[in-house]
Amino acid sequence: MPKGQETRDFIITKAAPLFNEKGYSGSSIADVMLATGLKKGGIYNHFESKDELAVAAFEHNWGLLKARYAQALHTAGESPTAQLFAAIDVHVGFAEGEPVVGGCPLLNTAVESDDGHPLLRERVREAVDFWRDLLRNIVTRGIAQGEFCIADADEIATIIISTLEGGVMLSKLYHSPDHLLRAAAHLRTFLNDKLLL
Amino acid sequence: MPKGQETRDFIITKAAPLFNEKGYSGSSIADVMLATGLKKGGIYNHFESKDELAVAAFEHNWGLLKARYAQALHTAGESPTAQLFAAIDVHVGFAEGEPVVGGCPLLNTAVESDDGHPLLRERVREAVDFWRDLLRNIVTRGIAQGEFCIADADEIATIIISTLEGGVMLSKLYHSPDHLLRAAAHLRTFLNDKLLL
Amino acid sequence: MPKGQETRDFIITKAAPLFNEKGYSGSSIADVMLATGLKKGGIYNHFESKDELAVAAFEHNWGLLKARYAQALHTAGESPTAQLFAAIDVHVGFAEGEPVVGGCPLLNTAVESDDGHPLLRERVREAVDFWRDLLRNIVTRGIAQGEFCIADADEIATIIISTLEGGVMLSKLYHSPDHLLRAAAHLRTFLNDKLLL
Amino acid sequence: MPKGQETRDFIITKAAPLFNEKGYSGSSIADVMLATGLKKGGIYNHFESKDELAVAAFEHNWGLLKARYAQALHTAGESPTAQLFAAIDVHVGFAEGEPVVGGCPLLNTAVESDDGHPLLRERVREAVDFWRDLLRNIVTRGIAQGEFCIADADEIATIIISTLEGGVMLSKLYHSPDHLLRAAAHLRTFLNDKLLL
DNA sequence: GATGAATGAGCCTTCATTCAT
DNA sequence: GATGAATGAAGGCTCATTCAT
Repeated sequence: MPKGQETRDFIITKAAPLFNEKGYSGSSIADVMLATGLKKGGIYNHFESKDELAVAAFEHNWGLLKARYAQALHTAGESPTAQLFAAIDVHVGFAEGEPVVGGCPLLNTAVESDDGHPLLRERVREAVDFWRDLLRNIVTRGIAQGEFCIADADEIATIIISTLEGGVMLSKLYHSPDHLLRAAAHLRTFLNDKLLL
Repeated sequence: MPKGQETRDFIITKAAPLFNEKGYSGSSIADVMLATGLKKGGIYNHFESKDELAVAAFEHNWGLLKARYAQALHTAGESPTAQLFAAIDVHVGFAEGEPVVGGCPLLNTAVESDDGHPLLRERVREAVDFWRDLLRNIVTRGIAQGEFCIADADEIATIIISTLEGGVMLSKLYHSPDHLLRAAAHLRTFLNDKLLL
Repeated sequence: MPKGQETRDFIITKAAPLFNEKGYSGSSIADVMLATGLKKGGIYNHFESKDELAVAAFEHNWGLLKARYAQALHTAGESPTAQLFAAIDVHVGFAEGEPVVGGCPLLNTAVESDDGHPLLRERVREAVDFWRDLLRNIVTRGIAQGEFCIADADEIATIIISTLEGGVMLSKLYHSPDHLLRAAAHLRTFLNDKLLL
Repeated sequence: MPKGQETRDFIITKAAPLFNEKGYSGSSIADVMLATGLKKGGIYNHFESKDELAVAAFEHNWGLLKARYAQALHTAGESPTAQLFAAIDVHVGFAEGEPVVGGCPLLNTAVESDDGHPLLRERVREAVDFWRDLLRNIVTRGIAQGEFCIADADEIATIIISTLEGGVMLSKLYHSPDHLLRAAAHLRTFLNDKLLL
């Protein structure tokens, strides 16, 4: 791997949690300089603009989350039930700063970008689309395999995502994992009652 | 008669949706100047700092939401069941920019402030505390009056708030009320199944 | 005395030490508001501009100093020797914040105004002219009355003023009366040796 | 080669007389922009704050003065008497804008900073300490070498500094070197009479 | 005579960005 | 590929001043 790519990745690695914690408007290139030890020119060598860096940082954070999902699904094995529960557990990590400090990048970036940053908003949308697809597919497969009863997979995805993200918001606000844990527990009960056969 | 108070209120009225849409860091005093037609000094005559204005704007938005809750509860009458459903319906309005454009100020402000703006965060916390109290009280009263079965009122509040706020996030992200409507529908079913006798 | 004049005097009384301590550029109308409890309009009712107020404040401080001189000379009686020594003693008071906090207004205002505030500079010059006159007159009278030997009265005045003002500067800088006391002692010895018969 | 250092020095060179003439409060970054031809950012690339620039400017002015002292002492040779008289002569230059326009930076900065700018005040104090040391050392050496009679060296330093600085104030106020020249002449006579054997 | 409200210019400082080296 | 130096615009805030009430 060429040196340039390495530096670029290094910058992203440092900028990603920063943007996740302080937001796009709240983070400055000076913050990134501090976090990386690089000078302005060094950063602009790898990114054309703060926007490009912000997008890359978001993609990095989202990549970390996606990796957790992949790993969770893999560990869960073939069972849609196990997979669905594993997927929920991944999100609970945000209460402990995992896999990235500052809470869920989807929530953070969605809330900041939905009224004025189309570029970032588009990326968040793609990420949430991916997440919804992932959940929908598990549900659809669960139904097909006779593990789940008939249900609207998209609706289930909405419910899971809504409940988890709202739970993240509360847990971050109160600096306590309790709310997120309750939200996850609620989801498990809900799925047990309404989806599992 | 107090012209000063009128101007102060006028500024707040204009700044409140602005801050709700663009966030604290994303909004500048220049934006407020544009929105109000006042000059910098005219604004600083009424607010000591951007912080003070931001807090006032948040309180204004939260006041609008609180008023909706009061009205909804009043319209719902005495029944805890009716009140709980009415409370949920209030939040659905955010999908249509009601009672303030830019989505739920609690969600927006919580997400922006939880990693670095203690002043605002404190205010959001107080507001969410109020909301949780309101929901808890309805649940507690429902149990006492024999309308609800035994349940952890605080847990119910967490579930309702999480689901709604996550739904607002999704609906804002997709510019569509669907997700929020689904989240609300889910809550109604959940409450019917698990809380109502 | 009309109410207006009273208020004007009150403002001056409060502004005078403020300007003496913080200087013309370093003091703001807001400072004067704070010191007086009046609002902007209340101050501008009595002074057309900050300049006018600054001049009035300087004149007030200078008036306090002049009064000390008058009193000292009066107490000293007719003897030019006693008068000269009394005049020196007056200035020593500045080490203790007397008759105005912030040091000698002549020194302060001269140093700030000599490179850019002609209005104030003119006033300081008049004040120092007065002081020089006072000293010269004592010397001249002392010579005429045979108490002093022949000397250049203007030169004597320059030496006294220079030494005292430099002493004030040092004592203010070191927050200690020592330097000013030494300067005054030096002047007394000098006069005893060189002027007194 | 270090362009940055050059620019920094250039800024200081231009800002130093400006601050000496108009004072810290009386000088603005805009003034420095005008004096240097640089833009705001260009200045802030080299100084973290106006304070830092002000301190640098003071140190520059003080450096010029110190250099004059060094040169004067060197030219004067070994004799304490010659050195003492040379040191006095250095200060007389301020009447002609030498080595820096705007008068003595020690006097100017002391008078402005003693009631509210601790950072600058500290620097002035160090500078005056240096000057006092220099004078004290000459006196002490003069006594040791039998050129001077027994005397309190610190007292002599106070008298010399007070008289010169007061003289500078008067000469600046009257835009005439006369007062400072008289003050210096007085010092020479005083030293001849009281110190020299 | 005093206030409160408004202004326009200015304050110090930071912003994202560019580019010669 | 990284730096250091520069910029123009914008940041939040304070200034002295005016004037209707």
